Amino acid sequence: MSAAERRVALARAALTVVDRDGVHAATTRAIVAEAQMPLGSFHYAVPSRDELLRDVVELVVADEGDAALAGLLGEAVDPRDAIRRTLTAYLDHVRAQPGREQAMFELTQYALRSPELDDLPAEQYARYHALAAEVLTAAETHLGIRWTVPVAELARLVVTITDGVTLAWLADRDDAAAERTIDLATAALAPFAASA
Amino acid sequence: MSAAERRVALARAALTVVDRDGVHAATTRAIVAEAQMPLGSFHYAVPSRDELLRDVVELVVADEGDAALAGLLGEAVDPRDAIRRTLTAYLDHVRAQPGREQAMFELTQYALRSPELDDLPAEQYARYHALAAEVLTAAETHLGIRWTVPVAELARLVVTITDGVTLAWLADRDDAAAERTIDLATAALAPFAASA
DNA sequence: GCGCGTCTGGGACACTTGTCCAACTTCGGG
DNA sequence: CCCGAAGTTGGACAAGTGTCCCAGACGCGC
Repeated sequence: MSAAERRVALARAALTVVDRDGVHAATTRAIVAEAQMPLGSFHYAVPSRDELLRDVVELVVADEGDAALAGLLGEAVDPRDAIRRTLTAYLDHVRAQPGREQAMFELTQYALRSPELDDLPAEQYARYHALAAEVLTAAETHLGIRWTVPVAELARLVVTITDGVTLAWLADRDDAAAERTIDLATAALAPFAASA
Repeated sequence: MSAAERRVALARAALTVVDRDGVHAATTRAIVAEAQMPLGSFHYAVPSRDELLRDVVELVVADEGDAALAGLLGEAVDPRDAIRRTLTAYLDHVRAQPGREQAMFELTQYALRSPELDDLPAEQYARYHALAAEVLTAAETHLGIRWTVPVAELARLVVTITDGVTLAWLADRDDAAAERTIDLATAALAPFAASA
């Protein structure tokens, strides 16, 4: 097994640990235990723990992107329906993997505090915003509408809402309240769609 | 100095440390150093570190409440203006004390991972939602309007938006983008206000 | 003055952490 | 066959952690 293979295996194991027990529990020993490797392998495959966490963040962002794009089901023709379905699909994703979603936030904030990783969050959110913009643009052609405000700005608002909904749900696990918030957000966003 | 006084002093010192260096840096030694106490005083004043963090969370929530209510300036008569002013006031608060705001998120997520504190976040967010509802209701009488959707639901959406805006700004520190998001959110929320 | 409960604080304990190292195995090309 | 590079691994280290303890100081009612 090459050093490069070990590195990606360790990153995956680290994500599993962070998902299950949080960032503060992702010690080198916990990670190698999850990957079923001896401790010595760690610093042979990766220079430092922070370096590995950088890989983990990129792993999370990639996964998040897949989930977001997968939620785009073209069943709805009504823009209102499309918005609600997409937001609900995201909420379902959060409820299915709460640890993963929390890990995302923990990693972002850990990175912000670490001098060697504090450039990551900006990149991470740029990726999210670009992703949301992509989905919104796809929705334009797909639904035969156009957004009456710049897609980039709307994308940021959408990410704002998904982040906020996720945070509140993680805190109180109130499914019904989260769904009502999504309904309300849908009603608030729908007016930005005009028929092309 | 009584044990109770020591405890609140330690909570304040802990918040200072979390604000400056993050939750993971808030060790017992760092906290007593900030409070200028000997290490032995710590476990005389408070049973455990987690117990103190519980105090810190309540401290943060209280501070947050003061900030939210302080932002409610009755200059605007237009509901649209009132919404934008309030959201902008919150953003200003975040920009003035970014560490404090990040500490809030870090504490919430730390609490979620800790078996002895995992009841805190629900309470914390219930307080936020109640606070937002309070502000919204005050706005009704103050502006002579009424909200066309239940205040409790609108309150949750408002907290969702402030949380989301804060997270994104902490990540990329893009002032202009955050303000555009607030403008857009204002446009999205304004239609929920009807003249009473 | 005295005794006792409250407070003080320095030191220690057991444990975990990230990182490193030196010895060991494996294996492909000359 | 052999040798050197790549891979492997158990153990060690220094630093840092939460928590505890005990000898002492203080202050106040009797």
